[in-house]
Amino acid sequence: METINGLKRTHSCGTLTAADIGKTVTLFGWVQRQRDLGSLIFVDLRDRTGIVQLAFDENTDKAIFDKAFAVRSEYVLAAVGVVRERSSKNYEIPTGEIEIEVTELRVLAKSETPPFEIAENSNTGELTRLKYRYLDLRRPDLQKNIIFRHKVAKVTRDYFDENGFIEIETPMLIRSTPEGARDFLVPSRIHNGSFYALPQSPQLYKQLSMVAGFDRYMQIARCFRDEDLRADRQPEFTQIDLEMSFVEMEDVLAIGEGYMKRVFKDVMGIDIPTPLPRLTFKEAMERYGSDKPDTRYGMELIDLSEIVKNTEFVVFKGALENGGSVRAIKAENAASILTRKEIDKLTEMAKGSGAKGLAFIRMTDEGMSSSFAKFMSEDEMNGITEKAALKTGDVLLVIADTNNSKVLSILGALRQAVAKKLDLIPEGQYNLLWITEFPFFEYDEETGEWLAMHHPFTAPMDDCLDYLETDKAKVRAKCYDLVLNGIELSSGSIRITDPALQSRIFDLLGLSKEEAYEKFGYLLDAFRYGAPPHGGMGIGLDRLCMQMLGCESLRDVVAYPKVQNASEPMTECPAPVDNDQLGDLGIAVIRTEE
RNA sequence: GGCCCGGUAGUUCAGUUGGUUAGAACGCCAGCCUGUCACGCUGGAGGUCGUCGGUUCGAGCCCGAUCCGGGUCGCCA
Repeated sequence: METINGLKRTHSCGTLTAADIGKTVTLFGWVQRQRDLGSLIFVDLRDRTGIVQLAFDENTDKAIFDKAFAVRSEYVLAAVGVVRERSSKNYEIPTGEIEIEVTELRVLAKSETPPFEIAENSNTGELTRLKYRYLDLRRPDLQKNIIFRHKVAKVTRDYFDENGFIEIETPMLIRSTPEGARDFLVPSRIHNGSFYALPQSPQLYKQLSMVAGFDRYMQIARCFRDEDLRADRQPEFTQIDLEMSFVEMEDVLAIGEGYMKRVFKDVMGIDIPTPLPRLTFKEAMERYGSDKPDTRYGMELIDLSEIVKNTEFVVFKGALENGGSVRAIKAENAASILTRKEIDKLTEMAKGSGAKGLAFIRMTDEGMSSSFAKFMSEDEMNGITEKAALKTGDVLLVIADTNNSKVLSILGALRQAVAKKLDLIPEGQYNLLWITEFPFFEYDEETGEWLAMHHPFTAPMDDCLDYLETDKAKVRAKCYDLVLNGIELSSGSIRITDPALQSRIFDLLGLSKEEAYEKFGYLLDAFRYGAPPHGGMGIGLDRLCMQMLGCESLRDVVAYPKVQNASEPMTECPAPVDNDQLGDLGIAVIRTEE
């Protein structure tokens, strides 16, 4: 191996063009491939800007030629040489018109044969790639994603800076608030038996920063939640966190929209029309069966309750008599794809989401076939056909349940599954929308209690204040989500700053004064000293990048992600620690027997 | 924790009804080759068929358990 001593890079591999012909250049990079033609050797040298060809001729310089002969994939090279025109050009690649006639070659590092080829569009299994993530990250597609993410972060800081926001770092070691998601705990050495928690979000600190008078705060903040993973959920993730004083909901939405417009324009050159569309939570649920609807395709929910209200069909009848509903989605021209077998699969899926069953109508060339027509009157079937405007080739999927919100959410899930199956989702389209007027409370069927749907500092809407105590189901919150292509990108709210209202809310949530003080005393104290009206939001940076790039998984935009069991294959964490370390912390681990 | 899918060479995969020595491509190693760029040609090495157990004369294939990965439901105020 040789040293870099005395060499300075003059150019990057991928940026050289015919305009550089005749220049002497010094390049560093990795060997993509070596092609040995006998007395002629070509080496493709790669850095993060691209690839350039190095040329070696046995008859020009035997010593350098021999060195190039021994070069293997992923060796790290320094090459000094002259840019020259190729005698046979390759117009497939940006640097294909030129090559480097190498006059000095140094092997800065050798490489073992990598476990997979460093190439774009690798189809190597993800686990292998994650185990060697440093090699995976060498691949151009991942490099592109990580650099893209850097650009998003850069634009983010620029935008909020230009709009008067101050970036403040809030602590990573904070007090645990055992509500909502599970906290990651960090044991204290100095206070044995006591624990810090890693923040699920900087929520309380950013509100305190408003009390402190910073007026507009933002932070690209790492957040932690000890819950099970999904393709769009990692235990640690990055949030573009912001909070604004002296504002109402409209002001926060305006800043959020402005940000979206800016980031899409600056990073991708895409114009997002503003103002963004808005749906209330209720509308979103009734039309799409989801509070994060993908509006890139239609297939909106159809309410059949009115049409079948007098039916004798026990399933529909039972649902309607007990306060539920009968609703459907229509898959147009899908009869050939949604066969009985496919519908069986969808039925299983629906059952997985809590459905009791799935009724259907298929309009085939041979006429109508339906799982429930025999229980219905002709009028009722005609009514359904008319209401849903069923044509030949259409398939209607019907869900009935005594629980109306269950009907909606099951159909929402079906709508997505069917759209995917029928390939209805357009690529390269970015549908952003706000969901507003979320319910303030959520009814827990198991305990029969009303719980806060959001954190307890979320303000109720002004027109709901009169029936906070009397009609909880009707209370809506000053709460807003930003949805992009069916993914919840962002969530925010206007906060409660009136101490009287705050204690009223704690009462309603069954939090005694003592409990509330025990948990959030510092915030309540702070609010006694002049809290400006404020509100904010947190935008998922990982999810934003994932959507913008059209990736299937967060793992494609996170440099060092965790896998489904929340471990990291490369470093094999989490891992046990030795007893000395535990002793310092005053911790004993209980090992459960098999 | 539930459900679905997957695990065979370094990588991606094939492997018939359970039947001889488990194959291919790429990669790797060696040789030849002066314009390649997925170079070409010739030859070679490389396998605990995830693991354990069972059925069988015989298991990559069948059965059970288990581990690992992916997706999803629960969960994610």
